[in-house]
Amino acid sequence: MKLSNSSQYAIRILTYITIQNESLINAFKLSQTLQIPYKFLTKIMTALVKADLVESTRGREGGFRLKKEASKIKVDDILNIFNDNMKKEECLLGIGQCDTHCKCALHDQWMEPKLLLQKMFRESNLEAISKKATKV
Amino acid sequence: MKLSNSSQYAIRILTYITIQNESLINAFKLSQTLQIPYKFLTKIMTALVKADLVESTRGREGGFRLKKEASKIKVDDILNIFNDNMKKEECLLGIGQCDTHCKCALHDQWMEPKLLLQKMFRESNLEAISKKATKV
DNA sequence: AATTAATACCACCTTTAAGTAGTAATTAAA
DNA sequence: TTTAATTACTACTTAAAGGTGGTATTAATT
Repeated sequence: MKLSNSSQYAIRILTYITIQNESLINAFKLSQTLQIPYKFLTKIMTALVKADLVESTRGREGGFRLKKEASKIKVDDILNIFNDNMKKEECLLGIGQCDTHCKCALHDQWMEPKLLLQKMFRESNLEAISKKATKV
Repeated sequence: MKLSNSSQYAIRILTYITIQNESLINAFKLSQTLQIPYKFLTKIMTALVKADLVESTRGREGGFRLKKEASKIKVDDILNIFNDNMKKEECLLGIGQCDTHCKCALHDQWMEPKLLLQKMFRESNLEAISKKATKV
């Protein structure tokens, strides 16, 4: 029951970029301050650029910035990139579809926390969460 | 955000054993009815036996049965075996300890679903959940 | 006593996530 | 125009999860 390293890193990266609010931040700086292996970080940045959450400037003095307003980027958008989000009807025990008519042993108990998690991921945006963080 | 295959399988296996309530069920039967690869299932059974949730009888006519009352086996006990449970202060974003004084960007939003999940895992027992299941 | 049907054990193979290495392409500054 | 600093791309390596194979051990049945 946890997020993948890629998702964790990506959320931290985007939070930090939001907080800094500089015109451009480069990969070396991000890697240093967030303590994420440089080469792995650049791989994640490429994914964020491809997903249109971030835009990059190449060459000397280049770097990264958000491509949309921070308030428009949801945590769910980030998780989607790494296939780490909560799928609608997916069964917690991995037995195909799970609904009121065909319930796995944990279906009932799972409903409430699952809905809260979905809500959390879909409604939390970068602007809001970056204000709350006291560490990145 | 999901359980490991081992945890999923283990919960299903134990639920099925609880529902059947036979004196002994063997690995072949479990593998067939639950559609779990035989060799992988036997590996999981060994873990369940070592964790004292299940006891085995070897030799011809042998098999498995619960070692305690179903009401005494919590979902959390099962997840613990496969290191798949929710650790107390573990940060959702993987930045060490997370508490009210040192908060990651998702700390506040994570508290409520996290508590519900912990409650669900700690309070759900095999007897209760096996009654609710309409599939295994 | 031999056979058969079961679990236990150990080592291996496969797939996916995580992380690393090197080089090409780009652009600002010297 | 050269150099330095940056992202982009491709391929590889490592670690962990998921899964398989073969044999030893056990115990009831024949």
